[in-house]
Order: sequence, then structure tokens, then C-alpha cells
Amino acid sequence: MQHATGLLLDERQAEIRRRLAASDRVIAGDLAQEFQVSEDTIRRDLRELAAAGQCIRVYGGALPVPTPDLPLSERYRANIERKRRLAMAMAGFAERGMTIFLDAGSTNLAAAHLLPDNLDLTVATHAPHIAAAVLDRPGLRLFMIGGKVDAKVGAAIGSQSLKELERLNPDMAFIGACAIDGAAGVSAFDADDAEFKRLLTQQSRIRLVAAINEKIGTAAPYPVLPLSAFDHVVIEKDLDSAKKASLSISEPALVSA
Amino acid sequence: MQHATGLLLDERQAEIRRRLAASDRVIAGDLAQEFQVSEDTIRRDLRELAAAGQCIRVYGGALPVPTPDLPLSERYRANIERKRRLAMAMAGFAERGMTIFLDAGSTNLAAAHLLPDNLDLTVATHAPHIAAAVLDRPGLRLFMIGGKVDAKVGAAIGSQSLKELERLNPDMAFIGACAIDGAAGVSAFDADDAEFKRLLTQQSRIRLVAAINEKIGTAAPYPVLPLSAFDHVVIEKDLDSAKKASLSISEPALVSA
DNA sequence: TTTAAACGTGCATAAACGTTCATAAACAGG
DNA sequence: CCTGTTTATGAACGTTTATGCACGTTTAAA
Repeated sequence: MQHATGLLLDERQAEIRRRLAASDRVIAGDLAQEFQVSEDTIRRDLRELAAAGQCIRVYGGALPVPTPDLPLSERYRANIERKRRLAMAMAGFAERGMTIFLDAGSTNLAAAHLLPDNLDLTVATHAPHIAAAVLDRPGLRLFMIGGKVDAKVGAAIGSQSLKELERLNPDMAFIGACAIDGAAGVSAFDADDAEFKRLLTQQSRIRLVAAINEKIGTAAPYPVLPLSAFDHVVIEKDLDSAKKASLSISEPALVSA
Repeated sequence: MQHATGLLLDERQAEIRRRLAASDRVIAGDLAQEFQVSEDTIRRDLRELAAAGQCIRVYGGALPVPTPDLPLSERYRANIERKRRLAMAMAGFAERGMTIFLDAGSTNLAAAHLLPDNLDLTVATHAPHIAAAVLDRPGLRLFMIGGKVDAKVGAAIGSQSLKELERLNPDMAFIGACAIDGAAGVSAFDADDAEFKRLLTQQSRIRLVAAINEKIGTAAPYPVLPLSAFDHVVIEKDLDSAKKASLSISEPALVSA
């Protein structure tokens, strides 16, 4: 009846669980098309996952189980679906054997869930939430930058962290932008965070930065680097063309997701 | 009955094990065709491998076991309630302004949730899961030890982590014991983990170690330190008196929770 | 209120499954 | 060289499981 080459049931449900962890919803129809099975089958999967307490069934798809909303994790929940798309585009740049640094931020937390686990990747990060997510992915190796952790930024920043970062040269870095502007470049809300991002970018071979629409055309108090310092700037597909033009960059450096 | 050209049973099963390690799954039908045996035979192989804990049987084939051991998040769920009681007792030792190091382990993860948030505490740890939990507690400051993170231990261990630990002198350390014995002292399943625990204990002013009943009277391959090196050994109230006596320590060094 | 999409249920079907038995090679002991 | 035993396998049989489809119901949005 089924797959010569398709996914086994358990694999399919495991993949759905991963999606739920990375985004804030799944849609039955999309899953059906993606896994090449009928929607009935997907609905059955979602019903079973819901019965096991792994998701919450809703009309049209399912939601992840609500985690007790805490300060930081709350921020992480906002606009997850859009950030997941950005993260997916960034994850697409991963190549076998790379060491990839994930900066703090919810887009990169999504990336931690989405990075392929069969490419022998090493993930480095200074953000505990991201580290915890990576540690739960059997196919990924983890390197952690330590130091004094800033609760607002959600990552280890400051002099000790910088010193540890100096001894690391990632193949690729995913920078989380607090603000992006064609003229002001990338900027951050915290001085130490900005300095960390700057050093991180300089230490890395391939530099990616991503931002949702709201952050484009804005500037924060602490400049990081001009846009020209990055190999790829990942933005949403539907960014209005005026703002897109204001960045003064074009494909392939500009990536729409 | 088997063909001169075909593989022996052991060879076939070894090959299946190799496939499971290399890929994410095996499919019974494919294996049957490839080895030129009936699917019944493959199913028998998979059943035997599954019985030996070498794979996970699913409809249509088999999946590799998530990790050599249980997944970390699974291990964290076992005996939560009992570990929470131990953690509560340890948390009771916290005093205003202290810097407390939380070693890896589920008991200390519970402690991260239970430490009072009105004592101006700083928590240090090398375990991402614990760091993430602490970061979600507004009243706690966090210091993270970095380095290569061992997925089995669930924490950063190894030379770089040791070097960072050298520059830290916690007021108190909660050590997670893999095994405790009156004669053998505290021991661990991983060499680097044992060395980290040893240095951590030596660097700390007040040293606590906790263990659930199952770990008392057992020894692991890598010794950490004798029980005399600890200020308090926290055990469960209902530990049987023979084992309790075998530890050769008494109150107030011995704490029952 | 209307309407189309999403839903659950029951059913049919074929694949996958476990069990039992038969066969024949491999083995052990005399 | 016999003879009985063990072992790996495949075949036969009935059972379970995963899936898609049909059909009537519910839902949410227009």
C-alpha cells in the first residue's frame, strides 16, 4: 500500500514533532503534500500526537503544547512562523562538516531546530536556550562559549566571552540583527552585544544576517558593522520594495525567504 | 540451506547494524531484496536486534536507537519527584549573595527551578539545560562555563572547560553523583566528567553531593573524590539503614531529604 | 445564512506482521 | 559412516496495521 521510498510512520510523526518545536503551528494540508500522503493520514497523526500530549489539535492543523510562558521564552514566541522561514533559508547554506555559530535570538533558536542532522555539523553558540535546543538534537555537536550571561540579551557577552570567541573561527555565522539599515548597517541595543556580534562576524568565514520586516530601516544605539561586511542578508519575501531598495544590496547577497 | 554466495547470519546482522548507524532507517523489504533472503528472515533479524537493544522496531523497518544511551531529555524525566526533594534540601543551604555552581544532572536541573530568587544569587553551570532554566528565572544571575559539550553528560567538559573553571571559586557547589560508595567515594561514568567534578569540588568552599537510593553503594569507572571531601551528602529519607551505615558518615554531614 | 474546507467514522485493502511448521544444512558424538 | 540435534531459513496461515476513500457532520469565514 505504501512507500517504496517514503517515510515510515514514526519518521513522519517525529518530523511533525520537530516542526512543532521549531514553529508555532503546523498545517495539515501542507504536511500532506510534503510527505505525499493523504490529509486523512496527517489528521490521524495529529490526533495521535495530541492524544499523547505532544501537540494541541486545532481546526486546520495543530499547535505546540504551550510552555509556561516566561519572560525570555515569551519573546521567543513572537512571529515564530516568519522567523522560521528565515531560519530555513539560512539553514540551507549549511554544508557537510561545517562549524556554524548561532548568535542569540529567536530566529537562530528556530535554526537550531532546523539545521540538518546528517551533515556532521558542529554548532557553536553563547546562548543557553540555543545550546539546550542543539543538545537535544542527536546529529549535532555543540560548542559553548561561556561567560557572564546577560538576561536581556539571553547570551554570554562581555570580556570573557570575547576572549573565548577569539579562539574560534566558525565556517559560518548566523547573526541576529536587532536593527538593519542601508546607511547605519547592523546595530544592537546593547554595547557588549554589539561588540560580540562584531567580533563574531570578523572571526567567521561566511557571514549571514537575517531580519524580519519590522527591523529593516531601523537603527539601534550600538552599531555593529555595515551591511557590506555580510555575505548574505536574509529578509522576508514580502518586504516592500522601497525598503528593499534602501538596503542597496541585491542578489545573491540579498536572500528572500 | 544458505547459499554459498550469500552472507552468513552474523554478517547480515552486522551489516544491518552498520546501515542503522550510517543512515536514519532501514526498510525490511529493501534489505530482503538486497541480501537475497525472504522478508521473514529480515524481520527475524530486526526482531533480534531490537530485543538486544540495537534498534527500534517500527512498522516497515527499523530505526537506530536515538543515542547509545537514552536521550538526555528522557533521562531528565526519570524519578523527577524524588530528585526534586533532594534539590529542595540542597537549595536550603543557599545564603544571600552566594555564587552556586550547579553540576550537570536532573537533580540540579530541579535545583535550578527551586533556588530562591530573592537572595541575590549567582548561579554558575556548564550544563546548557540548566543554564536555560536559570535564564528563565528573573531573580538569578547566570555565569556559564563554555567548551566542548558532551552530549552524553549534557555539559561542557574537557580541557577548555577546566581552564575556565580554574578562574572561578564558587561559594557552594552542588555535585551530581553518578555513583556513591562508602569506600570508593563518588565516581562517574566519564573520565572528563570525573575530572571536572573533582576540580569543581576543590574550587568550591561548600561542597554538596546528592544521590538517589539507586546510586548508593555503587561505583563507576572513574573516581572523583572520597566522601570526606564533601561537606554534606544529601540522600533520601527512606534509604535502608544498612546502606546508610555503609557510607560511614553521620549528621550533620549526612542530610536526609 | 450560506458555503467550502476541514473533520471524524466506518470500511476496504494490501502491506507488514507473528506464529507455526517443514526442510535441509551444519554440527556433535559414537 | 551413521544418527540424532541444533540452527537458519522459507513457506503457509491467520492477524494486525497503515492508509486511502466514501460519506455524512462540523467548523469558520464570508
